[in-house]
Amino acid sequence: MDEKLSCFWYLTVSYKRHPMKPKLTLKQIARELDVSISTVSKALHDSMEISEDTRQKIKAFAKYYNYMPNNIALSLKNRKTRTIGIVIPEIVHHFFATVISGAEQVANERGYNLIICLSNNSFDREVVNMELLANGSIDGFILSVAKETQQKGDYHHLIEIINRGMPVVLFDRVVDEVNCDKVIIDDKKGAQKAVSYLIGLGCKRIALISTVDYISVGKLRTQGYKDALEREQMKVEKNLILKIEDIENSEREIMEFLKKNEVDGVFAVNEQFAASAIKGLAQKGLKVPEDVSVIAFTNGEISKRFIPSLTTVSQHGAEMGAKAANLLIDRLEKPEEEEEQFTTEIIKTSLIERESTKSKIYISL
Amino acid sequence: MDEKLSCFWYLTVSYKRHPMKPKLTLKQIARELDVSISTVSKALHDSMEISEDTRQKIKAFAKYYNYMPNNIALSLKNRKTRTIGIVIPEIVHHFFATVISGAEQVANERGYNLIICLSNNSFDREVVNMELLANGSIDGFILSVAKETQQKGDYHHLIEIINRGMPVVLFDRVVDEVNCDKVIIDDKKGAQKAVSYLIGLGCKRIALISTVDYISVGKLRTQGYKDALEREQMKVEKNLILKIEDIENSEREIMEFLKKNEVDGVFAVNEQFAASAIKGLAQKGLKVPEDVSVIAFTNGEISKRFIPSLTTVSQHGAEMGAKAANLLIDRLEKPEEEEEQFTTEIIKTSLIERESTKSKIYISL
DNA sequence: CTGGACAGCGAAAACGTTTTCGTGTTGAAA
DNA sequence: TTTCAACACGAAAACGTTTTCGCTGTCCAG
Repeated sequence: MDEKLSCFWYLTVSYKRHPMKPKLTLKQIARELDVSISTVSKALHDSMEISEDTRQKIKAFAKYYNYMPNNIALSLKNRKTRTIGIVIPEIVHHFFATVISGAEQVANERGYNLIICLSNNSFDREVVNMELLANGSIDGFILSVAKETQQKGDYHHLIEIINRGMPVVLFDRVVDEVNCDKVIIDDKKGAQKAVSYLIGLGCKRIALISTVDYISVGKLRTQGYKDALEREQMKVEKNLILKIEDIENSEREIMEFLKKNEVDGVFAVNEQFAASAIKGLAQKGLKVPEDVSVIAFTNGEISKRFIPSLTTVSQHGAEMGAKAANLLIDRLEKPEEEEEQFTTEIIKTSLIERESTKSKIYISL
Repeated sequence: MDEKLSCFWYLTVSYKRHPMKPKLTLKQIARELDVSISTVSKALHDSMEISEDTRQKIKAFAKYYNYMPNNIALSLKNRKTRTIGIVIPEIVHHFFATVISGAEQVANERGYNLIICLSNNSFDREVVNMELLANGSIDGFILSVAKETQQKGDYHHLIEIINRGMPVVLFDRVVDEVNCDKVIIDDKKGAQKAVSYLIGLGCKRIALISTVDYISVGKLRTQGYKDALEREQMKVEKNLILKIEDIENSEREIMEFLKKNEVDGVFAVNEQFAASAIKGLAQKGLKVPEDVSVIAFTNGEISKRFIPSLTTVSQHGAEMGAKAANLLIDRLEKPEEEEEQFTTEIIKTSLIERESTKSKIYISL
């Protein structure tokens, strides 16, 4: 491919057959058309410097051979990659998948690519992966911190990267210690709404099935649960609150929990817990929603298809992803100016009423 | 940042405060230490050309300021990005999420990154996104073709890209017209196993709830269903087969279908359909598994949590993703030699027995 | 002394772009 | 005829690496 290509067909052939990829480059076009590289570049950018003739010739050639500029070279030159890194704890997870989906759509529309990294909830992998990406591969991060990271409370890697000048947008599992743009849902208020709704239905003994407290969202939802109860002058009973560490064994824990406690309402921080709760209740001979009303966070696949379908607090993950992407790209494209002012966007939750909740208050006719 | 940095602390400060990212580069180290760029590069690579003294000095400096080479520059030089592009129809989808998860793990272990693109089942987006990535951003593709693409039967973009020398691995929704490595599950055999299992339980009238035929996997699973019946000399009844186009309205379709037909077994090509089927059966007063046994493809979140939990054909998505990534990376790192021999790996399905199936054959004591 | 071996380092090309700053050739105005 | 702008184009630097090659000096064997 280094000899001068004597005519069109030669290029076509070698272009198609060669096992290696002799991607068409400016240099090759230049050599072929007996002009300089600069001329080719300018012509393809419709520069007025180049005569109409030459421009047409070059553009025709480029089009014919489907020339496309090399992204890596562009990235090096512009010192931007038009790629954003998204780091999440797991991907086999309805909520995170929707977030990615939303972020990808926005990124795509605005001409960016998404490179994903899974931290698998491990601190080390989060650190290593970010360090790797931060070295030129991407222009900015969208991130939800790993469980282990929240547990450790060590956010040096984030702060480091931000200090180096790389924009970061945190979402969902955010941390106060880090100063950057954030997108969250109002977990507290969402939980509050849900529990208030249960109270409104006439529930007197509402169980909370949550995760351990070092997960920020678990903590916040727990707070919302308590707030709702207190607002109605209802007591928060410790034994009506179950905190689950290991999601794998959650079913058994939930079953035992329900065996020991009488409840007429359940608020679960995710679909899985809600499903297990309903199963547990069924074993006790309790029906949902007739005997017990159940609400779950996360409006996922289970909620829609379960029997009964689940009333849920929808987190609008796609919206979060979209918002996060927009925030990041806005900052990337902002012309490097005034004091950075960080914003925290709150995505509203909405209560989606389905079959798992039913009023206990019978209005006499 | 362009003046010579007079001492260490100066660099630290400007390094931390500057809004732009003055990433430490070989050139800066060279200037600072009064050596040439080549010397720095060699020293950091522990080249024997450089004296022990200079090497130590340079390495100390680099370590102190946390020098890391710029990935983009490396990519340009090596003409490899160590990044692989994965294109899937959707991500809010349990199976695809597991595939990504498996691929990411392997990629990570072998030092590669994953850049994701969603085709949203659209032909155009598939083409455009691939075209974009193919221009230097990635070293190879992992892809499951969009629904619309399969419907159209137009695979020029794939063939083009492969001809240009970029390795592609297709998974799940593969196409015969394209010559490359592939990873599939044996949809036909998986379906066959499931239906045979139903037959073994004593089911006489087994319904199939599938997707339209242009989706390769739908077609194959339908084939497996028929094969299983024929093998047992059972008739394939057209009206026991439901093909669903629009997954959004699937529930209604399934309900009506079940109203019209008497069945004692259901084989659904995904969890959602199975769940809807059970709902429909319940409305007819039929219980699962007592009256009807149900098996679904896709061993997802719904199957595990549903009541009754679903007997499923597990597709081992993570394994597929891992295999695909390994195939791709193997090819990328193979030293450019002999005739390319493409392989098609088959990931075995396994039948996971849960509560939605039960034998109808009562063994007399 | 001379010659070569060798150690230690730097210059420069290359990867594929974009962009600035020439430079040579016109045609027309002075 | 000179001068000057406009026009059309090319050379070269830059982005940050790696790597080949060449250069200098030192030391030792002949």
